[in-house]
Amino acid sequence: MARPKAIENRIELIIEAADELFARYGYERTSVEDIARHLNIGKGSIYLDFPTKEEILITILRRHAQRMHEFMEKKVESSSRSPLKTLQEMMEESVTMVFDIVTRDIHTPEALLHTSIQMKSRCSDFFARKRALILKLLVKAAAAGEISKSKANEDVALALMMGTSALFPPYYNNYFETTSKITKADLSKRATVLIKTLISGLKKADY
Amino acid sequence: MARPKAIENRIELIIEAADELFARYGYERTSVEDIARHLNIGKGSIYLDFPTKEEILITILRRHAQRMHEFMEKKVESSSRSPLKTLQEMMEESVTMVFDIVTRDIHTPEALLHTSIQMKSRCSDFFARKRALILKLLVKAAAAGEISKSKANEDVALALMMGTSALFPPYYNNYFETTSKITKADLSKRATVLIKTLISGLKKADY
DNA sequence: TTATTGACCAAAACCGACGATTAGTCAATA
DNA sequence: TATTGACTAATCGTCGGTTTTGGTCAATAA
Repeated sequence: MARPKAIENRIELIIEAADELFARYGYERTSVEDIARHLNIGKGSIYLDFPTKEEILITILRRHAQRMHEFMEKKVESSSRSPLKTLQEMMEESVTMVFDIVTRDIHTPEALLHTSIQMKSRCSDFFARKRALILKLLVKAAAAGEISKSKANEDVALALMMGTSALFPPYYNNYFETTSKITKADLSKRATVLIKTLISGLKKADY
Repeated sequence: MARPKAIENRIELIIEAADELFARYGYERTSVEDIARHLNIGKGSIYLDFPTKEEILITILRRHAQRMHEFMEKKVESSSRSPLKTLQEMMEESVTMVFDIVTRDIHTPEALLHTSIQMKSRCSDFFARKRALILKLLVKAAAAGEISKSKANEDVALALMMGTSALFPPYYNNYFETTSKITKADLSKRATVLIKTLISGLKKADY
């Protein structure tokens, strides 16, 4: 007689517990045993579902990225405004959204997705999908006659992401003389001016 | 009878020697005594001219920044093209210029100005002056009727610097899925698309 | 028979003391 | 009075010993 599973949705429980503990104590400072203890299961059980500790984190991050992307996608789908206006809104919104996530609690796994270079590269399709979303809006805008067709391509989408990358963590300072942390109001204002200029630049006739 | 100075232009000599040694061995790995030995003077003499070792480095960096700025300024002054076109050229050129400096030899003090966050903030007026130069061209462009007057201001100048900051070291990747180092050709291409979009965005009517 | 466990292992992290290096000082010297 | 180099205090890197912890697997429980 086969032994029945004691815990049904163990994977989910592990992710949930890890998410909470990582957020509270940080990834490095919570051990796999901590997670197991928190769930009253053996440490070995965790390794039945995840090959490594890091994989737990990656899974959490991917889910967060997925949620964030779905949110943006839904927003884009449901928008009745002009494609270009929607693009502008989407870009501005993602700036403040990420800022909020990062400033709320830097230790949270969600914040890690935006602050850790390594995690970024492990979840790199997050950027690829964002770029795809931008491209989609560019194509729409071209179809609507808002921009020239020649601008609805990968290169322009990438340029938009590069151009706005200074608006995301780690908020690298290649342009400003202060070292102090940027405030939300300030970031928001800068984002508006920059994104407007970029969007406006798309509208022009072909170069 | 006062003792006559043994070395006339000691400050210059120290800067010269430090520049060479820093470039060869790196700032950390060359001691003040190395510099003194290289010039056959006592270590104490160096502290007659410079309060700290770091101040020697800062002096070198400031000079480099000064040279670089003068080069840009001259270029801008002598350009007979339209102010906006000149701005575009200047921005594109500074991208490749910095790339060359950084890739030639990462240990060189000149490279440090562009790669070390700390050094950047110590030479922060480098960025302020670049921004001033951009603003100057914006004002010119407005006077020439190329852009609206309302866009010839500090905020727009800052937006341009933020928008292009991804084109400078440390080449932070908030937009791309590869982790590999960027090539000059690729950087150059990305710079062109991005800067053209930004410049084009300025031309548009008021937002 | 199979899901689960926790003792076990090796490797990495941590610690703290010791020794070496070096930025910066200052009384002695030219 | 310009210059020096021995001196000091603090930092840095090293190294052994100790602890922690990610990951394994034979034993156990159902």
